[in-house]
Amino acid sequence: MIRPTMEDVALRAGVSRALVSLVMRGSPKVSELRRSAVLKAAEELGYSPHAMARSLASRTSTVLGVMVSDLHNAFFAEVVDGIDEVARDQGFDVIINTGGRSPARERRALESLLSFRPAGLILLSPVVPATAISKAAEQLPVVLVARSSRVSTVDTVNDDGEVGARLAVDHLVSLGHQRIAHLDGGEGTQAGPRRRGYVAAMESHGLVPQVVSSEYTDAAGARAIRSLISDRVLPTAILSCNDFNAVGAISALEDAGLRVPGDVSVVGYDNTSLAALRHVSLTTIDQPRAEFGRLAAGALLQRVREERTEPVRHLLTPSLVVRNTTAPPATSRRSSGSPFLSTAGGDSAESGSRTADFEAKSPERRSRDQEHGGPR
Amino acid sequence: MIRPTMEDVALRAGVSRALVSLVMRGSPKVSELRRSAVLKAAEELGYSPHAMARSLASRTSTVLGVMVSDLHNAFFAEVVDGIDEVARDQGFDVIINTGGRSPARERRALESLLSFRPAGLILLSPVVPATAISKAAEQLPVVLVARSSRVSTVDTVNDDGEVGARLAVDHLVSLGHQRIAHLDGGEGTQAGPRRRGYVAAMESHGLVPQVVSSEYTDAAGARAIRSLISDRVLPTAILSCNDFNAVGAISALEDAGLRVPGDVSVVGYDNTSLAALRHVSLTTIDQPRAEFGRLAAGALLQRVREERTEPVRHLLTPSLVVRNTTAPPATSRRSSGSPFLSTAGGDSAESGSRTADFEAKSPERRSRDQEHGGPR
DNA sequence: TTGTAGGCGTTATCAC
DNA sequence: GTGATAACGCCTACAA
Repeated sequence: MIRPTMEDVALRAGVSRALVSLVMRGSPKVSELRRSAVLKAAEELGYSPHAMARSLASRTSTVLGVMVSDLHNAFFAEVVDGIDEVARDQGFDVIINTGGRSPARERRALESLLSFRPAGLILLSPVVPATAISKAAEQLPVVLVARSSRVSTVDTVNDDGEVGARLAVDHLVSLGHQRIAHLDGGEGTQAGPRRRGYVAAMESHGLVPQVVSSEYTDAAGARAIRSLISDRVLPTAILSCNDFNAVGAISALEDAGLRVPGDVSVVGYDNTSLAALRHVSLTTIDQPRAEFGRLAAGALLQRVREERTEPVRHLLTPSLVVRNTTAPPATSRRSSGSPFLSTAGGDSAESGSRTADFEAKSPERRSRDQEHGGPR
Repeated sequence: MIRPTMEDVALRAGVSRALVSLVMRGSPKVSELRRSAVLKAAEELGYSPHAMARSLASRTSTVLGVMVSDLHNAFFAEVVDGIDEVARDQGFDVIINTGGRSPARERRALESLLSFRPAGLILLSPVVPATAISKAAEQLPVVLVARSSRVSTVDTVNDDGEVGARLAVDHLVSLGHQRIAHLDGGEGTQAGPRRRGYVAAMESHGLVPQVVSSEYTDAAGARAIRSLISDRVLPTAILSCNDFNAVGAISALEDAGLRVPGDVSVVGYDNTSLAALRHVSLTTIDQPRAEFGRLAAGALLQRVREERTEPVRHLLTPSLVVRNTTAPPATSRRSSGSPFLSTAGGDSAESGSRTADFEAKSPERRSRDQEHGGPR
């Protein structure tokens, strides 16, 4: 249980401590002979440099701290991938920490991260108060992902939720839908822009917005649909606030004997791995998550290197991923027509059942399937 | 961008560095007057102790390193929750690192973690060679989760995959199934025990095992089903190696016009949040994930405190979660009977459609729904 | 190319 | 209670 130090390595390799230090830092001014001797000794001893001592002595850090508000959400995993990629590339190590969506825990996580004196901090969708963030930003560069800030020392990376919602509405309208409801994300992150984008897009098409209060869970999506059905105001298309909500909505629709997309089209938001599952095959809005991570890490490293002092506000454009939960609205009353729908006439057969559409899936999906199968 | 030190705090509070140190460590032998003065100065300066310097000087660490092989998998997030809970409770900080399922990256992640000289290490389903693990174990306590080891200095926490598979088989048999196939996880973690448990359970029931080569992805599950169908050897029930695979299997079955569970029952493994989604509502085997984390952290801290030197091998018992993808087999030929099934006679209507079963869901599901809706 | 002195922020061990 | 002083493991000069 003893961790070897430079001294041990130096002794074993028959050189001085200083030389070991040079080798460890990859200095070119070391003879090949000694270098390999040192490396060999280090390997045999299982030695690796003591990051803390190193950073203490050099007054620099090669560590990037990342606070993930919710590890359960695969969204963040992909952002971390992007961060990791850039960081590794530039010789930085990443340490992660989670706040469990609780402000108190998150605060503690932040403290903990700060106590390592990392070169910089990336906060993924933090829920701590803005003051805690700007306080941290006084000590080191901070980048926020999926949360905005007005602090000039803090950089931000976000998706343009208004554009995303508009993409979804445009898609549905182009399919012929007119009655499109939005299941709203309430207080959730990014719910605001998505709602605003939806309303604006509807109005620009001369359509009447129908915002239904909901939440970012599948249970909430199902509840919202049930209330629409019982109120007899079910539209022909649904734009959910996120994928979870959309999946819940689909379940409730199917429970009610309605077909998706035959009777009702559904669009999600986020393009989580869930949406890509063939069993779900959800039309949704994709956010360039890995790109979020790359941009965040890039921005942070610029600050770390003091290459920039002006704040940068990345606003990434989401994109539409069409899968099998959207189709033109039923244009005529079906033989097994639902009493909930007000669209008149036509045969819904032309819109196809979901399984019939199945083979039309995009190649993109297959790759995502692979990607998320995971080791379990 | 300047981080205050103890010196700064001492100066501002008008005391010595040593006293600040005492206050920071919560020593009782400091007058209330000075204590509050120090705390106030620290607060004003935004000072927090330098973890690395502290650990360097004290030759101890309050940091637990956690290497997560795959952040995308929510399975690990719940294990981390358990770890976090125990660690926080006992005054330890957790830093996380990810290996991205690549041995090379994982190795680097391990190195990086080690460079912080944490008090101990928890490896979640690592894919690095055993030698790398035992090497690390020479330097600090190491606990493995979801991976076994014969090294006596390493503790392990696993689920009993044999028991889990048996639970699934028993459930299916009790419903009346006789022809039950296992979609195998191949090289994947834990695939071995699950397969063995399946085979043993089948044989103990006097049934013939049918192991189908597959993988831990939904695409693989679908492929396996399609091959079973084209070979005309589709059984009445499927035990998948994990939930992803099961969902893929269900899709392929539905694509082929078969109903789940009307025509074929499907059981997953892991009880991921995916399984709990009402749209999926998958009967599956649950592993006590948070408990994994708690036990792992507990075992690690015992080693850290040198309370134990004998290895501990936790083998947790999984449990069956019955949802809506399992039902008795069709006992008679249906009017719309499938040509793939060999079971004779009966009307499958009695087993009910999935949506009809829907309301019978367990309360457990609802809580999981909430839990995983997340902030997106 | 190699070795030596100092210092990084903190803790621990002493005297006061 | 409080304040000096020597580590801790390493890096950055600087000298040899």
